[in-house]
Amino acid sequence: MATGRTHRPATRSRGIPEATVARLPLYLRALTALSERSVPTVSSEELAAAAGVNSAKLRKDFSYLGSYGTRGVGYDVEYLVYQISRELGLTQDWPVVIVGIGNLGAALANYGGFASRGFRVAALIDADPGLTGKPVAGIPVQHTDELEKIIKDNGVSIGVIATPAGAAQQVCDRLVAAGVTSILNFAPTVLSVPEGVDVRKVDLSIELQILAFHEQRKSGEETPAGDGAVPAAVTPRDDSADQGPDGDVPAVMPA
Amino acid sequence: MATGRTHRPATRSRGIPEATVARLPLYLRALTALSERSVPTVSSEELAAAAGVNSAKLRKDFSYLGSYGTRGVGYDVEYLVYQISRELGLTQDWPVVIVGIGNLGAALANYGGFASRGFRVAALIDADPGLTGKPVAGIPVQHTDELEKIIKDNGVSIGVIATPAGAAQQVCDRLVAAGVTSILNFAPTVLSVPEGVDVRKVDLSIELQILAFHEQRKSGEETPAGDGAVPAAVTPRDDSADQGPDGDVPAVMPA
DNA sequence: CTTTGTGAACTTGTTCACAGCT
DNA sequence: AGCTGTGAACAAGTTCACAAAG
Repeated sequence: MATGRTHRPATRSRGIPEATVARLPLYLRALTALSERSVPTVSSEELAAAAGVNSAKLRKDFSYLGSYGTRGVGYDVEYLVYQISRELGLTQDWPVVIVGIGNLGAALANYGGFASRGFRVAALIDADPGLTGKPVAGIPVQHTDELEKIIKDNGVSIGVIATPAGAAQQVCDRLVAAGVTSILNFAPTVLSVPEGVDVRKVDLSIELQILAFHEQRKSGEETPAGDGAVPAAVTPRDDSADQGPDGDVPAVMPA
Repeated sequence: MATGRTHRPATRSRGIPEATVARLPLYLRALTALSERSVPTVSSEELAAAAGVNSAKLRKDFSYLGSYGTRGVGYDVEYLVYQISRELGLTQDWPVVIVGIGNLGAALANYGGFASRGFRVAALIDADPGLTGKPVAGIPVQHTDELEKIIKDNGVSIGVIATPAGAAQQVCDRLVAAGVTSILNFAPTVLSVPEGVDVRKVDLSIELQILAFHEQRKSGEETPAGDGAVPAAVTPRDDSADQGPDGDVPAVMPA
């Protein structure tokens, strides 16, 4: 169904690369820390170290924003904080709703980094009537029935989904229908959304699996089944006394 | 201390591309769902749709694992589940410790995706003596003093940090000193680790800021108002694409 | 026929290294 | 002198398009 080509809504305007956009918040955090210590200027080398990237990359990233540094000196901290904030759209207020107030939803509601960066928790929503009215992080939980009204009344355009996987798509559909155009999804599901709606996902189990992959590799170099010959030696190791989730072993491979 | 820089794990053993590794868990999830429905085979087109990627990319990804498909037919679901699991190292048991049992830590402890994929929560650790002994997700919280002993007794190599930002580096140092070599960091801090230790971070506020950036841009570009009919084109799209070598992904933080 | 597997073209991202400003 | 800003070289990732296999 990939009828449409890479119809990236993208950025043809000033075209800041996606990889750069993803690092701006990192720089912003480092700069904010410097700002709080009243450091007036910082060099690309110092700031890069604080943000955990290399200085050439940082300078290249900043070059997409404009020439905000001073040669021989460095960058003005306050000025750069402002420029990056503006670029990220953090100088305006973003009302956000969190749907699904379990442990994770509660953790998100309590997250301090929210308010401090232009994001405001406009409402907490959960399908459990038992939760309705109970305050979490000082905000009373509202019932899912109110979802559409809440979105519209507050002009919410960003929604956070922290529901179980089974409810995620349905919640997503309702959020989108009500006007939400950016979604942060914590449920382990691939969401389908209409064109124009942005979805980012945060998936704990995927992160762990990636770590496991690298961890496995640390314990010994292995030649991954070469090509050509059929790796009859699939050698299923049964060290795992643990029974897998779906626990099943391999079906034999085809021809 | 004197920890070296945090440069790339650099274990680029000329193997599977990092971008591919990051997608394997996604394929695995889709395949598991098919497996539960007893679907015997699947084409790259179908599986790609379920995983939210395009089929050429999926085939290329699988080609790094070997030739596990059958032309004209597709892939054997069970066989592929096994191969990917093995590649990711999920056929073995990974004991994990979670440090910092606030709302987020509790959410992680309760998260089903952990246990269901070869990951076993070996211990919950928190610095608050008031929490010690209290069960969370059926597991009694242990005090930070026991950290080193817990790591060693359980042979833990993966640690999850869900503490406040201020405590993260210290906890990280202790985990590493005790033998942990992979860390999933939820605290909004850049961690310094010695060479050979892998860190992935999940940062909620960074994800929100990236969404805000794109959201801000949407006001400018106007979608050519549909003609009459509602755009039924519910195209699944994927965008989150930021897999840095050091793992720069998203982000979340506790209270 | 159908669908995989893959070289080759293309796009995006990173690093180098140095010209040019202060 | 010191440090930014950036073209050019390099590397990684994605998509195309088609030959080969069943």
